[in-house]
Amino acid sequence: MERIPAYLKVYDILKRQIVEREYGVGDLLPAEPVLEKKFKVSRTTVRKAVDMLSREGFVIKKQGIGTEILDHKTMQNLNYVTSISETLQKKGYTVTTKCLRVEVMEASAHLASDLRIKSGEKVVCIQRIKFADGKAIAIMKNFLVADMVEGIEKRNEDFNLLYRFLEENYNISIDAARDTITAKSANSVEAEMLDVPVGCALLAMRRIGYGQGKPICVDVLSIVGDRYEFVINMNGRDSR
Amino acid sequence: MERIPAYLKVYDILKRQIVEREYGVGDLLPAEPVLEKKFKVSRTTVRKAVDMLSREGFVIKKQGIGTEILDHKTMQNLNYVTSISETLQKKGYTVTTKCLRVEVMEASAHLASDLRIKSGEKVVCIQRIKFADGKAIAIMKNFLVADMVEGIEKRNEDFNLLYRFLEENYNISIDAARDTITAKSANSVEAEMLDVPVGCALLAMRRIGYGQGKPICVDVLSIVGDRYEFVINMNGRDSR
DNA sequence: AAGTGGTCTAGACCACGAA
DNA sequence: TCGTGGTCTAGACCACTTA
Repeated sequence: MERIPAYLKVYDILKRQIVEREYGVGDLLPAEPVLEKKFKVSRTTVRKAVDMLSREGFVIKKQGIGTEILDHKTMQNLNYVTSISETLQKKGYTVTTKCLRVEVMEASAHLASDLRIKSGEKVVCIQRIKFADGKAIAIMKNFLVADMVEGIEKRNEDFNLLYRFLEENYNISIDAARDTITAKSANSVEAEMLDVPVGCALLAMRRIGYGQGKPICVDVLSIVGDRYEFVINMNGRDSR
Repeated sequence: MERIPAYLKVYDILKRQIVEREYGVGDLLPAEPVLEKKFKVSRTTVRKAVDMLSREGFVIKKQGIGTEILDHKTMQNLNYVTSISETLQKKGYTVTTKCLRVEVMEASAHLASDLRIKSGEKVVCIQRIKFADGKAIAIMKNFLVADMVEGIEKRNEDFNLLYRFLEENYNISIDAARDTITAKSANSVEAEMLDVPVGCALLAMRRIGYGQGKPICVDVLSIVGDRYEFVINMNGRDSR
């Protein structure tokens, strides 16, 4: 028998009701005392469930008025860490990967600083090209601390979903990330690899991936501008 | 006398202690019962404060072990909604704005759909150029529903910080946003306005800003790639 | 077995908004 | 004034980790 906390049951039921439009946009959720009785739980439990919905943008709480249902279709998911491939897959593309090479090398100063290791320590570099429906989308280089992924360079894989591969094979999970995104023009090497003209506008992304507060990987991507776009959802205005 | 909730006091004190390194990275925060006595509050209050720290990436809670301090320098702020200008200011640049024009126009189909109004309804378009330390950084167009900002076109302002202007003058606050970012090459008009060569790589951003779950504005930006970069912080891996 | 965080209760009083 | 969400308490039991 699976043990499911009461607040999660309440959360799931309310969320389903909102998603399936059993409450209309702009309507008020039943008041907290009503939900207490309906679900036979305490106020604390109701509030925890509603707080979760609120943080995820399904409802907004208004003191003195009630809890209003928002239009979840426009304000879906917050910013969870996902890879480009996962994003493309969710959009319905067929994503394939060609792994060009996997090699062990010494970390440059910049890389070492981001990974918080010493300059010159061993890192594994995985270089790949990502395709969506057969068209080249991005050149990817992933740098991992060699100690954490021992033997990965001997695997003969395409690493189609690298994050999932790391979770399943090395019990490493990336639960936070910092992306830095800018634009640049394609040089001749990139142009050839991505099958675009030289000078074509590319998105250049550098991601530092963290697991439990420690840097795990650095990803460097060059993405074809007119074949991909980042969608970023933000919640809350910096108040402090 | 300002009324400050107990959980916020606890949160502020713990956060300051972590930021000022009174606890070292990797150390454990005092256990919940200890904090209860120290701050003379109930466990619920302690937990609310620690939960906030946890959501913001300052600590990680480990059942059976304790609450570990993370390195906040690497995982600073989450994704709060901020404008380009605010970001540049925080980096120490002197940000100036030249307002080219403010005009009332009819919404295109795409714009109307994003703002959830009818195609052809009146919108206000504010077009500006943003400079950092005197160098052109971005061309910005902001579209607002005309009804919400009556008379804004008659103001003779540069709207240096538009979001703050809206908060102070129209009591409109943008508390959530969806950004779509891609790359493109500068056309001749953009090149001249931004003082870059034609074909130069630009970041193209389209933002829909929301207040209380309803779309408030659409911002369209063209940003010089090598003069600006987006930094995006993400927390949590999409589990559902 | 002891200590940690995770869940939950029943009840209290406060602050805000509408009638 | 009344109903709403906001804050807070004291105490209980559970689940996980370490020793």
